[in-house]
Amino acid sequence: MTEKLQLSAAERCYRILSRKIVSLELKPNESVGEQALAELLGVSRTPVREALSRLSSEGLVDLRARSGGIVSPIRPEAVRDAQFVRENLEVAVVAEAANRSNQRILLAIRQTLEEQELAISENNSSVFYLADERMHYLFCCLAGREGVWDFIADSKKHMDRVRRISIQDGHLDELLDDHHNLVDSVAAGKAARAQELMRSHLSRVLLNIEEYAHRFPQYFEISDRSETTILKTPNAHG
Amino acid sequence: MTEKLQLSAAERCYRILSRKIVSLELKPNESVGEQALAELLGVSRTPVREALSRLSSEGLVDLRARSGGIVSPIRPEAVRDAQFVRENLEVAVVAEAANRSNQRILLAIRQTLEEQELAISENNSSVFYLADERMHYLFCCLAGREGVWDFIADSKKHMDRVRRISIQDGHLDELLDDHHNLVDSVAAGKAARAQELMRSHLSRVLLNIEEYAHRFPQYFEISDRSETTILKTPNAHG
DNA sequence: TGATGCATGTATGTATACAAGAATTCAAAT
DNA sequence: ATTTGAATTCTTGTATACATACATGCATCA
Repeated sequence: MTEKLQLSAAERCYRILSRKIVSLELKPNESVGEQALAELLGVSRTPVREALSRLSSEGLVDLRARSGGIVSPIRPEAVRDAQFVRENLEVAVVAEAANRSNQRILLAIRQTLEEQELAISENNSSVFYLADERMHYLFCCLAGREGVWDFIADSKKHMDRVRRISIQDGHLDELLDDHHNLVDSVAAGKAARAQELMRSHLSRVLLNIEEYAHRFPQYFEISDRSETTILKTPNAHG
Repeated sequence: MTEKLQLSAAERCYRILSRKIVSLELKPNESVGEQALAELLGVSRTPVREALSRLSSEGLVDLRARSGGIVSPIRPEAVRDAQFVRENLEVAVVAEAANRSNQRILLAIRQTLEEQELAISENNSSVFYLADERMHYLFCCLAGREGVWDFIADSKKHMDRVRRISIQDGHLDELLDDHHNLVDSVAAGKAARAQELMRSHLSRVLLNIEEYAHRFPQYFEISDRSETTILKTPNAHG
């Protein structure tokens, strides 16, 4: 009954900023100042600061001491690591999920598939995104590893922006196809097949990252001026 | 060149408190107040608050609104999930590590083994703990997945207190034995064997958790009822 | 003309003041 | 004596003030 009706301003700031960042509303490399955000969100600097601190510890914001912060640029390296984490966790989860059978959860999963189809027909990537996320969460529940989802969600944050670009790119039908096969394998108890499908499914994000890095360089590299290819110093003399 | 010579008070607070918690210096269920910690650490409430906020988001501290916080009790459920995460990540990492060969890193790994032996001979569990952690980190480096360590470290936090109890319990020699076999397998490029060893090695923590939960109930359950008749009203209606 | 150093401005980092809610305690009544 | 309730006290949550460090721009010098 007594739900958390009013959550703290700091928590609100965190959620709003987190959503704005992963949805690319706040673009990578965009500077984020405490004062400006405070005015934007209608609170003082204190809760904003708390939110930025948490975002920084998650790698979504880069704070430089006394110099202000920027929305973290997407780093292919970090995405690659997060991908590794998520892939191995979800592959392990789906294997356990396939070895269980809970009709209620399976039904809920199939409902998310319907939501995804509807989202595609309406060309609404946001709805698809939410249903997708819920489906992956339900796999954890089915596996009896609900708590593992928190870790997956953490790693996902590093990839969500790439994923957002990917979904905007219109590969939704391919993803839905993956999902159908995946759910069928899990429901049929084919653990090995489900693992295989999950691995290839999650690899899709990474497959195209190079392409995206070229098409949206401003999200990946500091592109305040033209196309000065900076990159990392090649570590010349070993 | 320009290293971070002075890190912020908030960062200091976070590291100190984090260390105190995982080392059981701050015991589970112990209350943590901002004011008290601020005086203890010689700073104001602000940086302490920032640190507590981060610790809360990591699950090491439970904050209840306007009611103060406590060091999170060890929850077997959470430990089990973290165990699952760490196990799958490290097993995947060690497989890749076994398929690579970097003599410099392998040498560093063997050095940690020597440190561990020394720590055992001196019966210094803290030193053993540090060398152990470094060894696992070096496996990530060897696998070319250095960034994955951050995620493993996150999951580790949920288990480190159990691990600390376990190490105090004096199973160091068994752990070292695991480590030797593990390193040998990796060095020999036997990926499957290394995976097997890593999995059983990491399972040791969980194997004994029930025993520890019984031997140290105050760390696992709210057992502040030493002599006072407080706690939640038993809801015992007639 | 270009570079260096100083001054000023701006944003962060920390401390403190203030408000609101929760827990404890004390008192009174049954 | 137990229970209930109100008040007090302690704690957190937020705002604001102040100090410090970095950045930018201008002036001066080579």
